Amino acid sequence: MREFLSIASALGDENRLRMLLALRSGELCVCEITEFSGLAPSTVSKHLSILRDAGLIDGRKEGRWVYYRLAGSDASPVVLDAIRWVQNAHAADPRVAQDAERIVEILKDRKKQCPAADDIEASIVSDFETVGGKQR
Amino acid sequence: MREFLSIASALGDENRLRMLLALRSGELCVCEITEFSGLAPSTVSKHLSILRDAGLIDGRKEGRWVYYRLAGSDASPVVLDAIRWVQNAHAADPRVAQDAERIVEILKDRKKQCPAADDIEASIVSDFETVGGKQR
DNA sequence: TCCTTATTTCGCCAAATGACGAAATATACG
DNA sequence: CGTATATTTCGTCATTTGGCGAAATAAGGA
Repeated sequence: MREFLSIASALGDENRLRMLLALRSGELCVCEITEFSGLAPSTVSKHLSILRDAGLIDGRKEGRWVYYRLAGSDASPVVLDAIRWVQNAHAADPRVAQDAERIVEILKDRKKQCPAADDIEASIVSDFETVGGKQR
Repeated sequence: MREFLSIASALGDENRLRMLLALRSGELCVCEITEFSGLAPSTVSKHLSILRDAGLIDGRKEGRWVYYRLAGSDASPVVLDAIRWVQNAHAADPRVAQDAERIVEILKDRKKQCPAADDIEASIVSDFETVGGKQR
């Protein structure tokens, strides 16, 4: 029940939910999530911490940069079911579609701030437009 | 997104979650939920209101008594998915199993307080032990 | 009609939460 | 080593939330 409650609580905040959905496009750097959300860096850090503690996202550090991604298939069933629920619930949400477009723009400016690799960018944009296609 | 957030928020409180799970045994009267939860009647009422506004439960009034039950199959897909998630996540939770036993005790005292019908009682206990059986 | 009972609404309070800026920590570079 | 940068942690503040008791509302019975 503890796990469930922390997940549900984590999902109950709009900014956190939008960050989580933004990660569908693939791994994002904190600086990108910060730009996307428009919140203060400290606030973003705290939100990401909540998502991470709930098991919904994983982080990895590369130098000064921290990248976060959605929990993988090794996550608990409760987490995987939650992510599935989030995605299904927002399959046709115009706000989320709008957010998705904004992520594309932010990713175009990659390498201006964090050292994301070229192949990661190509992979992310490619995967993302596939998902986007399904939405439209 | 509004709908999703209200559901997730509703599910993020332990007392509300336990009330929701208690309704798996079938329709319950507010007086029974109040007894089960151990909270003040006004608090119970507020929690139930949140669950109802999120679409997770439906209520019906019969004289002085109000009965609540889990949302039915006419509920939105987001709600149905959420209820499925709740149930799957707690399939093997000892605390929830304990709660389930307590509900049985409370239902045995039915008719001491609210005018639930005999056939409803038989149906509820019967359904509930079936569910309980799957848990054990 | 008055009294009782069940539930909801309201008002208050303490705790929790989301937002921000400042400070701390970690990493990279000249 | 000093400076710059990215992120996290801490402290503060305003708002929200969960809990309670009192008041209000609705229904039933004598």
